[in-house]
Amino acid sequence: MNIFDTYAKSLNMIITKLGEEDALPKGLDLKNVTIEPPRDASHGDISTNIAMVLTKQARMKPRDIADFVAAELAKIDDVEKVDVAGPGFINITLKQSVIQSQVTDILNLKGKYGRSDIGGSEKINVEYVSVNPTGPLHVGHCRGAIFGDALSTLLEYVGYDVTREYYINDAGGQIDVLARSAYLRYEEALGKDIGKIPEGLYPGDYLVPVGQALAEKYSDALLDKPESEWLSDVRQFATDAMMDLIRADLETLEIKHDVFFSELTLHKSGQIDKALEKLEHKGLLYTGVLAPPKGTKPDDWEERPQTLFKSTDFGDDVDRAVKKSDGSWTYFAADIAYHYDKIERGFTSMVDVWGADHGGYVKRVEAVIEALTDKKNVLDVRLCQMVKLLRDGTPVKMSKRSGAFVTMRDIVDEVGKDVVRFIMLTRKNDASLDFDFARVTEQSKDNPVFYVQYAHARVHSVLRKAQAAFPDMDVSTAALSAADMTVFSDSSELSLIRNMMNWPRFVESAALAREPHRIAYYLFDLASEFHALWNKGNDNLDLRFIIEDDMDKTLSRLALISAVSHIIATGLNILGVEPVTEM
RNA sequence: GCGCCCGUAGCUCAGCUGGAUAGAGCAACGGACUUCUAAUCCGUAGGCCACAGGUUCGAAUCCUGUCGGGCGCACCA
Repeated sequence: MNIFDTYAKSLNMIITKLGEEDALPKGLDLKNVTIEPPRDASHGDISTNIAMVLTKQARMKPRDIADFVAAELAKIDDVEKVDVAGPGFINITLKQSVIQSQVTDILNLKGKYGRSDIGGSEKINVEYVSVNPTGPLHVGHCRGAIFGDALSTLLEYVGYDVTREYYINDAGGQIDVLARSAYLRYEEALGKDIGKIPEGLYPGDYLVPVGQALAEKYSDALLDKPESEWLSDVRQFATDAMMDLIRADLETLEIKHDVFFSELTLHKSGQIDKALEKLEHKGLLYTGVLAPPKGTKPDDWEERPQTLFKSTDFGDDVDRAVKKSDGSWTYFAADIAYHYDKIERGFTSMVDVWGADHGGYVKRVEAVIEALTDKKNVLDVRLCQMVKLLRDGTPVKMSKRSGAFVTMRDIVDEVGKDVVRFIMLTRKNDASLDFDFARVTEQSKDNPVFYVQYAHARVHSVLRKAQAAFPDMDVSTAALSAADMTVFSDSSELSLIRNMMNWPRFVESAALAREPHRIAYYLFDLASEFHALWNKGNDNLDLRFIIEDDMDKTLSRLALISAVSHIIATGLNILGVEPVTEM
């Protein structure tokens, strides 16, 4: 429980009490009340808008409400003083000892400081990556992969029961193309001259070993046979090989999924029929003809009757086809079954992480979810914008056709897992992101990964130095948390502690908003305050962490900066970045 | 033509789901190194939050419209 929640409870009790005393009306709705740190620290430690929010309900002036509430707040032990300011803000200043004692709390909780149970163990499914198994992962996939992974960890941290899932698109036409491409490499492995890879097949070298493996497994048994005899086997073989490749790629970023869900199984098991029956039952399927899209009419447009899902009932622009003209299922039909399956598995909340180029697909899937859950909106689709790769400011040219694209592995090999992960999380997911090789490997403040890592390493450097200076000093967590915290009186120290008091709120809001980048920003800010305090020690020797002739004070300072390092480590762990202790 | 996302300092972006005087970094200028790693810090300067209305005690944030940019727009996946 963080301190702001504590005061939320206190406010609740105060309002009830004032209601009983007839100072305020009874049964006031506190829904829009906020309890947060004021933007300007000179206004105190905790600020609430309660008086302004209640003014209409209570039919009283904000100032009058504020005076009543402030008088009650002032009775709380931890409160130093209460002010009413501006249009009716109530500002609480806590006793300095309360601020100081936060350090003890943080040290006692260590990595658990900031953890919460707002998720209430709700079963949530986070689906991410879900790349077609036709080749290695490239840069574009990177961002969604890292976003989904960090978001999952973040949600776990605040008490959700998270399942990380990958949907394998192993049923479509692109898998036939993959199989044919692999078969060509198979022929090549058996000594046949295959010449140039024909247009429309995958040209990448990564299929060469697949061809060789096929040759090993089947010898020449598939050679010179009609496609119908080998296609199914080669499809399976190549898909498995590609998934191994993709899993290995993900491994380099330390991304692991709990479930790999095959689209093909949906077709085979009859799940699609089952899901669509459900929609049929609700009267949401019909046979109809779609109008051509306005503005950009395709040249080969032809009218044809199709089985359609009435997604317009749920806010979509047009109804969507679930069957192709040849009678087979569309990709969308399988996706309906897939999301139905998630619901059946008991997920009451789901997140799909997609590339922004799939934005046009969002409404129809949301429509499906609403149709299947009676309009409960339990699906949240998060779109990740493009990543622009740069080298010293100039864009890296990529061409899919020639196969000259930068893979995820290339990037990880060049700059390292931690850098890739952190940088990908330094932007909001729906804003595009520049990834400049030169900048992200720089060892300077320009590079946020380095800056945050350095703060963490610096703390550990001091701990090492301190132990050298005081060989008998006990720097265990127990000893640190028992240190005298009343020595913190400088504005920089107190401001640092106040900043740390905000950590639980940040974690919570980042999780609720599903925006892991907020963690990265918080860490940068905390690191910045820490570096500032460090430098204050250059001018004022008394503010140094290690005070040579004063072991007790040194211990207190070590306690303070250890608290900082715990939070940085916790935050980096959520982002999947290793907190280093030495650089 | 329609839908979604975006427009904040010269540049790259935050802004805690409606709060008080809008914040960082880079670039510019001026300062701090016999150091607990200056791999850092401090200060100065820089703004009609694209534009116009609306909602209310209060708007960068919510609603409508306009302008500008990105993505997408029948059976592909």
